[in-house]
Amino acid sequence: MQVKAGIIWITIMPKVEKASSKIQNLLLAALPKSVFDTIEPSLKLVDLKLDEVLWEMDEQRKHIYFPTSAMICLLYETEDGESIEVGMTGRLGMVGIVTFIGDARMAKRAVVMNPGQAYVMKAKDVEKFFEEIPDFQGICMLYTQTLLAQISQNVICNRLHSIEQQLCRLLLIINDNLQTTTIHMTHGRISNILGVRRESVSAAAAQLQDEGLIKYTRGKIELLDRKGLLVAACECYEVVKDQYERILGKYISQHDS
Amino acid sequence: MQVKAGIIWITIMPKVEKASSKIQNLLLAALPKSVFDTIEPSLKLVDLKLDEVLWEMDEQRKHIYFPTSAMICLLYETEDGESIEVGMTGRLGMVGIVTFIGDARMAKRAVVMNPGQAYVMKAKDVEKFFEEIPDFQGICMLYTQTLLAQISQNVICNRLHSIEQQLCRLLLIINDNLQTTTIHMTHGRISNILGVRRESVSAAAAQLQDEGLIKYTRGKIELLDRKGLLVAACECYEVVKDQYERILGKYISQHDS
DNA sequence: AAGCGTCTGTACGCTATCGCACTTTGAGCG
DNA sequence: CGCTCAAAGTGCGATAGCGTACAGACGCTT
Repeated sequence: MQVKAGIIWITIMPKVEKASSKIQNLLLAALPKSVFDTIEPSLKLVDLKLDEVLWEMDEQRKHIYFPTSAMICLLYETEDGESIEVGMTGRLGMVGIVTFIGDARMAKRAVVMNPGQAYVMKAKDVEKFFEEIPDFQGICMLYTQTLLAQISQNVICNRLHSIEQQLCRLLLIINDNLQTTTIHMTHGRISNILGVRRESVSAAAAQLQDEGLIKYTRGKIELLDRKGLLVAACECYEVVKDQYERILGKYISQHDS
Repeated sequence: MQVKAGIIWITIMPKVEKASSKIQNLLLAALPKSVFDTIEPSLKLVDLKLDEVLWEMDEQRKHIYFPTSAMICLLYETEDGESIEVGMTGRLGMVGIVTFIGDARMAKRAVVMNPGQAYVMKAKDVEKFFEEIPDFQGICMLYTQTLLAQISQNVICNRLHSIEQQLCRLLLIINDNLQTTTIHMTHGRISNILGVRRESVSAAAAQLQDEGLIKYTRGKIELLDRKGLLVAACECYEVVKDQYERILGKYISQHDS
């Protein structure tokens, strides 16, 4: 059975045999096994270090990344050096969509916010598979839509929600991508992501700790009460998650997500 | 000569004969005349009224729009009814990219913020041309990249810049799309777009009027000093504009832009 | 065990923006 | 010509977040 995704007919369905669930990146795992086997030789698992820059602003993209255990942050910068996260992704997504949707350059940087591993694919291979394998193209395009939804929601979130709400949301997103309740990240680092002062993050974190939702020491945050965090977070978390699941959920087996 | 745009080879170049410059939508005008002639029968010029909703949230898209004199605002809404613009477009762009990049649904509304005309194309035709005409696909994808840049910049802008700066930016964008220095819009309407109080917009507008940059009466804003507005606006305006011109500029004749 | 650098806590004044309430103004219409 | 209602002006207290400065605490290194 074929499913319509935009103009792209893709044949991936929940019942179809999937790429091994050992493939920790959900987009890759969502590909039918035969497709994954085809692209597999072009994938290389690499280690990404904290603060490693996958690309600088306006640089021509040479690779796309499918994180497995790493998390990557898309940062926009202002003229006076402030930078803010506009989107982030880990095992639920991919990095480098402008490689196939546009001219492969964009005014932002992709920075590793949590060290780990990712599958890398060369831009040349991306182009080839994109043309030849509709399933691959389909998953990439659907992910693009979820990214668009994520960034759009960030516009609202930055305008309307408190730092505490945004912090909760951030922790939940990281939790989803890393699948661990221990997050190694300092308040200062978080403040760079949210685009606020370090002290504001400390204050919000202290509040959450008082409420028993998290516990933290120097650069290490322990999530104690996920449900409580969901309540304390703004709706943005759920909105983006729901969109993701509506768009990509049917291609991703339940036990993986 | 062919130009590489992402993975898509498109043959549109500045010297190639363009669709008539009477086509007031720049994306359509950027298409080679032969391509425009092909899709022209599928385009219908319609009037769009103020506050007309092109689609509601999560509704399946039936059409895409290429505005000529209308301006359309992409609105995200919160649970408690607040709505904020995440992107906007007029003769420089198109509305409805999710029709071809995803499953044609998205959690936002497209609302006419300035009455006028637009070319409409049925989703079915969009799909057909998207598959059959690489030039059409290319322009659509490149515009998608500029939209992504615009929305991303809005994330920063909402976090870092003052209401006055954002107001200037908004006026400049509208000016670009409408090609008139008279903007029919009340403070209240602007406040809904920026996601702030009406009083805050009034205060910022009064400030700009004192500085001699604009002049306004009930629901009518006159731009007096475009250069002054550029200085008073945040960098976001120029950043997005530069991206647009870098990505799409070479397909659009100078005298049109 | 001491030292040092990084991370976190605290404090204080400042500003932008909010929320609300109320007034004034002006354009269009009968 | 005056009425009416929406648009814009004004005022004021509340508050979230900023900028800055400094102090304390933890953990790694030597």
